[in-house]
Parts: sequence; structure tokens; C-alpha cells
Amino acid sequence: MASGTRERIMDVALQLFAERGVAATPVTAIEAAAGLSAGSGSFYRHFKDKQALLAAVVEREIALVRKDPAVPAAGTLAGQLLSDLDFLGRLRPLMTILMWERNRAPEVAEHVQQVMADRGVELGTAEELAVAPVEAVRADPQAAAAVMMSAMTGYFLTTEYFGRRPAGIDPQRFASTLARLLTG
Amino acid sequence: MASGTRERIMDVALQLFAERGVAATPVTAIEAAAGLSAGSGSFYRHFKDKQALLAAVVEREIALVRKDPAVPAAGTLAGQLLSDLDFLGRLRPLMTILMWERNRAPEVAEHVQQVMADRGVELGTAEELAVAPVEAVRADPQAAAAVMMSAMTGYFLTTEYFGRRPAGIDPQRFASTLARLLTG
DNA sequence: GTCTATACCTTGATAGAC
DNA sequence: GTCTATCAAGGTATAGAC
Repeated sequence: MASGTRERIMDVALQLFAERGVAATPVTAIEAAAGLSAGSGSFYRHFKDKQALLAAVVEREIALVRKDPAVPAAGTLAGQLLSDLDFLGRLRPLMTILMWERNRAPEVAEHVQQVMADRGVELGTAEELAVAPVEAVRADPQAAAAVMMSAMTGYFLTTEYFGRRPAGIDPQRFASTLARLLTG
Repeated sequence: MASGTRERIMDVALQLFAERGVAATPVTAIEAAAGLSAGSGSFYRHFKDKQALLAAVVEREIALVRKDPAVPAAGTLAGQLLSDLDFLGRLRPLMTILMWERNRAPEVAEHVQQVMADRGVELGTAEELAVAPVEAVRADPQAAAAVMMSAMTGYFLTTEYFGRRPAGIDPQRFASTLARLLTG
């Protein structure tokens, strides 16, 4: 169960890091949560130090998200937005850690951004907007795409970090209204 | 210069807390940044401990934001949105700290939420939406308000935390496009 | 009110027995 | 690979001189 422990350490670390931040998570707490004796250096048999663990955790999460099939472009924009919200949900622990570490480890921030860009959450669906019959969208498609992306991340972050959905609106209702605003 | 030092401590603490988090900011660093000798306990002449300082800083920021006249409701929705973005900017250090401390100090989170709600960022401007000629808005005004609020916080948070504006769109362009999407 | 000095605790990290 | 034991470093907090 050698690498079993290693995986378990990464599992609990992901959770603890996202919950309390890297700086506020002592190695001893990680050991305890992983079923090792707290204070024993057993952790160091698996990772050089906490930074190495952080890097490994981030790598693993990114790989996991990347492997996930990017959803075969649902037909409707609303459907696309819904699946994007789901995608963001899977990125959540990573985004949380990123927000904590953005100053101390900017590489991590860029890495996550890259993943999001790859997935197309940022601007990929903007193509669908090009043919929208809505006047405001035709007037400035780029700004409209920015509104779309902002609304998505805002809805997601509000839900995740402030503990409640904006105005209590559920994801379906949100996605469908956003889509209708953009495409008429 | 007794209370002068106290104020200075709060000033630098707000900055350091927002930059690196409370847990990652030792009292010694606060002392140093405030012009005191690092490691001297001079800090403790002004605050009982770091938690007390955090509470005081949050209180002071909230009071400051509250005192600020809530902008005399600009005529256009776009104008309103722009001033709301500015308001969010002033809340920024507080929101950063909140995101870090939300698990350790949920009261702080609720406190800030209350301020935002009071200001009307959340749903106050929804009234303007009631008369909008846009079909999607009339169909579900509450969801439209949620989209508006999400777009605002999303634009703000993306700018602040990911270091760049969504699609490089500036605030004016963003606000005006969002307003046009909502009101036609 | 700020300093030097210090006691204490927590955390990071290693050594060596099992 | 995990444990007990251990230490150095860093951080909290207090005491007492100035």
C-alpha cells in the first residue's frame, strides 16, 4: 500500500488546502487526515515537502479534468452553459487553491487559466453568438462574450464561496435565461 | 501618536491580510510593516491578538463603505452598473479576506453579504428590469436580475483575482453591453 | 509606547529502530 | 513504510527596562 498512501495524502490535501489554504494546513494535519501518525515524518517518505505535494495535487487535478471529455457541444446554448457550470464545479477545489496561492505561486494560476481556456469556457462558445439576432450582441460580440463568461463565473463563484445562489435561482433557470438574453 | 500607530497597524494589516491571508501573516510582519520593531511585542499594546485585529479591520472597512453615499442612482442602468463596479472595487480587500476566512469566521462572510445587499448591488436595480422590453427579462425578471448580479461579480472577481479583464473588455464597454442586453 | 529579552508552542524536517 | 524521538526555525505572547 505504498502508492496507496501517496494517493490518500493527495486526496486529503486537496480537501484541506481548499478548505483552509495551504499555509494554514500543517503537514501534521495532513498526516492525521491520511491515517498516519501526526508528527511522525511519514509524510516525507512520499513527498519532499509541502510545496511538492501542492504541485503534485494541482497536476493530478488538472490531468483529471483534462481527461474528462469536453462534452460533445450540446445543441443549445443553454445546454452548453449548463455543462460549463458543471465543468466549473469539477474545477472548484483547484480554483479555490488558486485564489489562495495566486500571489505565492503565479504559475498555478496560469496553469488553471490555460485549462479553462482549452475547455472553451472563456470564449469558445462565442461563435454561437455571432449569429444571434440580439442587437446588443451584434453591436459588440466580444463584450457580449465577456458578459456571458462573467455571468457564468460570477454565478459559480457566488454559489461556491458565498454559500448561496444569486437570488436563489437554480442552474437551469440561470442558464436558460442567460442563453435567451444572448440569443433572443 | 498612540492611536496613530493603531491606525497604521490596521492599514498594513488590511493590505497584508488581503495579499497573503491572515494565517500566512505573522504578527512580526505586521509590526515590521507598521514601522515597529519586528518581534518586539509592541503590537500587543494595541490589540489583544491577531483575531482581535482582524475583527477591528473588518469593522472599520465595513463602516467606511457604509458611510460612503450610495451614489444617487444614476439615470441609466449602464451608469448604475458602472458605479456598482466601483463600489465592488472599494469592497475588494474585504472580499478577499472574506474568501480566505469564510470557513474560520462565517460571521464575517454574512456581515459583508449584508453590506452588499444593503447597497442594492444584489437586487436593488431589479426594478429597472421590470419595465424592460426584452422578452427574456419579462419572462423571468428574477433570473434576469441573477444574471445581472452574476455578471457584475464575475467581471469584478475575474479582474481582481485572475489579473485580467474578461476578453480584455473595459468596464465601460462591459457595463453598457450588459445594460443593453437587459433593457434592449 | 517602544524597545530587548525571553519563554513557550507549533511546525518543518530528519535519524534511526522496527 | 511507519513509527518514536528529536531539533531547528518560526511564530505567539509576556515581562520589564527605558
